Amino acid sequence: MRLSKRGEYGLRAMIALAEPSSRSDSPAMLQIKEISRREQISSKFLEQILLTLKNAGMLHSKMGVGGGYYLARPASEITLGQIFRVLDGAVAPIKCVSQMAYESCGCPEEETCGLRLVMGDVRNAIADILDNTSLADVTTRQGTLRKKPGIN
Amino acid sequence: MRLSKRGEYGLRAMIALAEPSSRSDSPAMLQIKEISRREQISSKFLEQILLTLKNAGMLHSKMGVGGGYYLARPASEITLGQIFRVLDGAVAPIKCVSQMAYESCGCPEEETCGLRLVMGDVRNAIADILDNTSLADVTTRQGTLRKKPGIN
DNA sequence: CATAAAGTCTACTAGTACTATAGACTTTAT
DNA sequence: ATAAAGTCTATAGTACTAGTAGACTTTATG
Repeated sequence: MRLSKRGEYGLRAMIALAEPSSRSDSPAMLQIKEISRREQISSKFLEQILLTLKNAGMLHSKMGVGGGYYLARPASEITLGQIFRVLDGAVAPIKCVSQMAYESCGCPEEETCGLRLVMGDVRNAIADILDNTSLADVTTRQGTLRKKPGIN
Repeated sequence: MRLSKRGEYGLRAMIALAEPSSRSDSPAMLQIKEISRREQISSKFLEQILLTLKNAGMLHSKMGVGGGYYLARPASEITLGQIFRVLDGAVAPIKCVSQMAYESCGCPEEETCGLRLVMGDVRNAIADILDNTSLADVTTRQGTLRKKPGIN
């Protein structure tokens, strides 16, 4: 049940890119070096991560002098779940309850398998949080993250 | 965010041991071979897992002819969370929100770190399910697993 | 147009964790 | 005495993680 460093760094970088820029204009553009310095991440490792995120369509980039990365969509439309899945794969703890990478666990009756039912609940609980938290949610107010009332 | 095979097999084995025995008397005793056959698990691998669980105080065993493993406590008093932690370690996706293996993530302000807050919610959501689901909950009724109303 | 600043892309590597497998040993019932 | 069971430790192959390295492309600008 863990978030890999790749996933952690990717999420941190995306959050940094979602932070409202010091100057007025919205889609902040940051360079790899700037992010790696701020977040204390190996810039070569971060480079790979940002490239992956770019190829997944979540980031745009500008090459050359004065270049950098910026979000492909508004921060309110990018969820942590999307980012997580690109970098760390399925949210589900076990394949047989995965929405994006289902695979049978080989147990005789999947429908009534107790372990599967519980792990399905775990998957849903995680996905509920990650898919309902956008980058904007993270940056604007760190306390009222959850949208659904009652799940705090 | 995944359950290792070790964790999966351990949970399956504990659930099998929690199943009300065909004959009347309660604490079912099963042999490694029997469980490994039923659940299609390498018996040598399962052996290690059960031993770990035994050394953690969750199982008792009887050596020699007619021996086997049985639950150390009633199925209603053993939670999936306890089993998971023995076999797979902390529930938290990231160290800085772990209750059992806390470690600073090194970010300047942990208290207001957005990522940390979200991951804390994830940790709590997972722990809520795993710590409130006992082996008895899994075996008696596979549908109404959750105790807390509203979190389904 | 030369240069430097930026991203792009691919390959490689050390370490660690996962998933077992092997085999010698101990205990116990019969 | 024997066979059925658990105990314990070591080892090994594989995959994944977390980086490192270096050559390449694009772009602004002096």
